[in-house]
Amino acid sequence: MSRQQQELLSSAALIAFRLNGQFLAVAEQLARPAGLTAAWWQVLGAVVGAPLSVSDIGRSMGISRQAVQRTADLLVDKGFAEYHENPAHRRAKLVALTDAGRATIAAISPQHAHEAARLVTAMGATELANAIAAMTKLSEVLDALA
Amino acid sequence: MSRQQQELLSSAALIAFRLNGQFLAVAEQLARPAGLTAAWWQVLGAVVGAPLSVSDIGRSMGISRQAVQRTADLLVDKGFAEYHENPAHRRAKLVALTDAGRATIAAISPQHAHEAARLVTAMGATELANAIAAMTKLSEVLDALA
DNA sequence: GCCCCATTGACAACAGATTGTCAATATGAC
DNA sequence: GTCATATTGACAATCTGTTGTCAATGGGGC
Repeated sequence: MSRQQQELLSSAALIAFRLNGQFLAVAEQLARPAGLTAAWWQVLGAVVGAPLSVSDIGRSMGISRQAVQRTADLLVDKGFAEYHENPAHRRAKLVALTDAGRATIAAISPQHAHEAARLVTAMGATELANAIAAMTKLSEVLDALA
Repeated sequence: MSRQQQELLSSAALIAFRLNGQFLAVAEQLARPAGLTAAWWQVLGAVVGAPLSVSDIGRSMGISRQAVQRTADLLVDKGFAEYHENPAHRRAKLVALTDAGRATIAAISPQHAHEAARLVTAMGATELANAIAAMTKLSEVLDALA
């Protein structure tokens, strides 16, 4: 019994690691022509809707604020983003897109749409949505266990 | 339409990244008391059944052979694994568990079983198995698209 | 108003993974 | 058998993420 449960946990972890690598590769391939890396795109994408602090971005993506901080500093350095004053917190400046950043995100969009269409065609929109729901549920359960 | 498809791809990628981090944290926590890291445990676990070459391990886990190589060298250095001659290929030595490696894997087993039981209890064996199946399907589709 | 505590940014050390390159070693076509 | 090709290990550079520590900031209990 516990042997089978161990296998479930191990299988889930291994397939999660593999999916991570695969999506990373897809993102890398989409972002590169625009001069971004996958990590840069991810952080820029997080502030498309509204500026967020570095810590907010980290929390929303489940990664450490330090990792986001380094990427954000690079993005500001490259001109894709800029820090805005945060009325709610003097230290926690807000990461906001520059026009260049917005244009870069927009430049990726066609290929992003194309790749998304390929995935949906190959897997089916419903099955893909179900997979995302299952993964989200799993993530929530793991969060509750931690 | 393509906007929604883009959202599907982005959501799938983001939740995959998050699951990666969560399972990594679980593995890290399980492996640490035994003196292993998550990556070491993963490589050791890959050769529990039979010795494999570094490249084989990389392929089976979907990561680069160089990453496995460094971990394998460390494992051999620490005494958890050893290189065996490979009759089929003089350069591609086989990574095999030492007794110490086998004992270490065994030492993690109780906690591994306990954590697995917690996950199964919280999510349900069927739903977990379904999630794994959905993720596996997604991974296969991504593989076919690449 | 003051102090304790959590959050935040800055900095540093380190782990894990990738890419690229080169030489050594199979493998297969001929 | 020979040669082109693919696989493999070794080495190096780089990227992304982690943890840990410290000081600055903000918020809540008193």
